[in-house]
Amino acid sequence: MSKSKADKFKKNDIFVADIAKALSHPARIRILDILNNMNVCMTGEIVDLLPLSQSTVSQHLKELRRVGLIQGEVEGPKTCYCLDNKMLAKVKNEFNKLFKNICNC
Amino acid sequence: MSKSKADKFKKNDIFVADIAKALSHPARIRILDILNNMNVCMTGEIVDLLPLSQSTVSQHLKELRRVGLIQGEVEGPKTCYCLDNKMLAKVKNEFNKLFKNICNC
DNA sequence: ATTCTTTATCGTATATTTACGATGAACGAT
DNA sequence: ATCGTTCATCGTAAATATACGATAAAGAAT
Repeated sequence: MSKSKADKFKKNDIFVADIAKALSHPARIRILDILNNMNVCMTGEIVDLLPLSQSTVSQHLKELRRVGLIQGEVEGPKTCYCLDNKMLAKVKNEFNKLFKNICNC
Repeated sequence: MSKSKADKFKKNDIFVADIAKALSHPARIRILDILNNMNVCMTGEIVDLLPLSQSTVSQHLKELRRVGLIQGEVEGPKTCYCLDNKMLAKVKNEFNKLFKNICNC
């Protein structure tokens, strides 16, 4: 037998899976797209563009923040969100590697 | 107001999110990597390489099959799995587009 | 024919995700 | 100081995901 069952998963696999989890809801894909188009956005603007309640959208924003794909900055009573390009570059690179490895085409 | 809350999400966003969901567990990332390295694989071989029970691995394989990333072919009492390169090409392309759009780097 | 091997599925328990309304904290405006 | 706005968080319900052992089906081997 090649490996013990007790082995944990590889750190990089866990990272990729975690990012994928953050991308695993259409609302969050949409939010990334919105932030890309608008450059920066208040929470309320994003809420207006999504078919979800304010609290639900806030949760989705939290998930994207958790993995570092977006940043939120408090501006008075509002919060201003934007993409984190450094993290996006890293993620882009990881997914490129994944598909480059896996897909021979 | 720009859009009705009743709007559904875009078909493409749903597709990308669904693929991301399939990629959102390290075991499934690992399985894709294993299939890439071994070219084809019986279920049992994959089970031996993962720190999970046979039934759990079978579930993960089912999820990857659900979205079409892998194919399973019954060979007698065994099942032979391999990557679906056509689907991988499509997915690779979609994720490339996503990050190309989003990430200006 | 019976037994062994392989693997999907069932049953089930637990954890996580998703959704919403209500609340509270922070700030601006009056 | 009070009121309105904005948004994160809390509480909670329902759905989905994850994990395992047990079982069943399908074939191979004896």
